[in-house]
Amino acid sequence: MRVVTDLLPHTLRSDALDNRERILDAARALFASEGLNVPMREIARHARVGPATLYRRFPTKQALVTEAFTEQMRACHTIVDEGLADPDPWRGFRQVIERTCELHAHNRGFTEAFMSTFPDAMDFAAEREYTLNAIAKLAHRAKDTGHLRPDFVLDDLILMLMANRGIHATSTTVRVAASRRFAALVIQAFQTSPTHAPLPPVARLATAAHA
Amino acid sequence: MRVVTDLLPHTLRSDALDNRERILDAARALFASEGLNVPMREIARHARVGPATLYRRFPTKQALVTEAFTEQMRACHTIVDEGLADPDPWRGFRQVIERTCELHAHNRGFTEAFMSTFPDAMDFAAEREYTLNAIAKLAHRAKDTGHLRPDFVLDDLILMLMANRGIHATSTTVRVAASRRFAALVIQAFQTSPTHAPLPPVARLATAAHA
DNA sequence: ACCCAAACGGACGGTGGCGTCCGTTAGCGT
DNA sequence: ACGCTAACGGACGCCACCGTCCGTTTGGGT
Repeated sequence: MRVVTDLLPHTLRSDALDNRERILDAARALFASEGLNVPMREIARHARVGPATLYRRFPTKQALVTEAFTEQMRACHTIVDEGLADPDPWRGFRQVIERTCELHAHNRGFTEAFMSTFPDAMDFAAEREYTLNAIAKLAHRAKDTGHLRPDFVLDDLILMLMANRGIHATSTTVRVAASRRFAALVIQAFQTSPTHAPLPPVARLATAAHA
Repeated sequence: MRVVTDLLPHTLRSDALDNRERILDAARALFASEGLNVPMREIARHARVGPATLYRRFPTKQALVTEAFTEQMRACHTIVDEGLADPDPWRGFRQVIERTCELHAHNRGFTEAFMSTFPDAMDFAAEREYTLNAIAKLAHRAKDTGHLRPDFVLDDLILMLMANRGIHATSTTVRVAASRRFAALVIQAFQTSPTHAPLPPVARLATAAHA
């Protein structure tokens, strides 16, 4: 029995390739502004493509989402890497928060994709893991400088990300502005303070981040 | 022409009244655990009632939601009143935040109903207004004590509420725990601090709180 | 220039939620 | 005990979205 991949050509015809790009563009635009719940057909329409073509290129919405957001995943990657590279860990930490919040505020759909394990078994799991590990390391260093409160845990960051996605607004600009202020407040909360009363116990969200 | 209300009997038959209660119970339970997006028929099924009966009592989902959440609205009311009554405004303010977060964490649907103007023209608008005004007054007093940061604005509280609703979790207990910790962090952020860097400009969310 | 497989998209059947109609049941006043 | 009518709920038609089939078009190799 021949395997399926044997039957599929490894190079797309020019028109097919063109359509693929248009589909991805449409998907990115719609995911960003409307979230992941846009109907597949809506994406197809925006891409000036029939439904069948869309399904031919991306058999499942998963596949489309994954492909559409690789760029943003890379951006996430870059953000934490740069934060990690900063000689001042506390400043790096703050910037990671600020830039991550902004990234998510710009992209409604990306947040959904990143936060939830999605339907299930999102392909971002590995990336997500890498990112969180990097942040954990950064947080450790930031604690050593005495700027990050000692009782901070990684789940607090997830908590913050979940909270950030709760910020809806009609226009992107408003949402981004709100997100920026939110990030500033969060940083304030994470900062070591002479008056920090003990925090309530952590809730283990790391794996329970369902949508 | 006789008005509709003339034709409707002002007293329900006993079985009708019974069904009405069962519908409300089912609605409250489902709204709390699943959010407002539960299908009407699902509510009907849980109430052991035909769809027609549900629609007869509550012609629109709006009506059902409004009726189902009057209790919680009263709770909200009580929370801010008690906060306002506290001789220590800052403690009152903190408790309003804590208790509000907890209330919302317990009730997925209530948050949606309260935050968004919903489809449009939710009947809670008036209550919402009252609540926000009360909190504004409380915040003013808390600032006077020097505990609440001077650059706090009411939109920050809305921001916090929106953020709180972003906290999803499979189980209620986890969500409540997370929400509690979140509230504590938020209070930390709102507290006057020797190190408070100026916050980014506010985003006017008050009216743009769409779902 | 020709051909054929890759690629296309309109059209189809299936599912699930919606709101309403109407024939049947049963509360309650006499 | 009876009858009238409020109240019931199964069943209907509607619409949106889903994923696939299949007859037609077209890129690109010979």
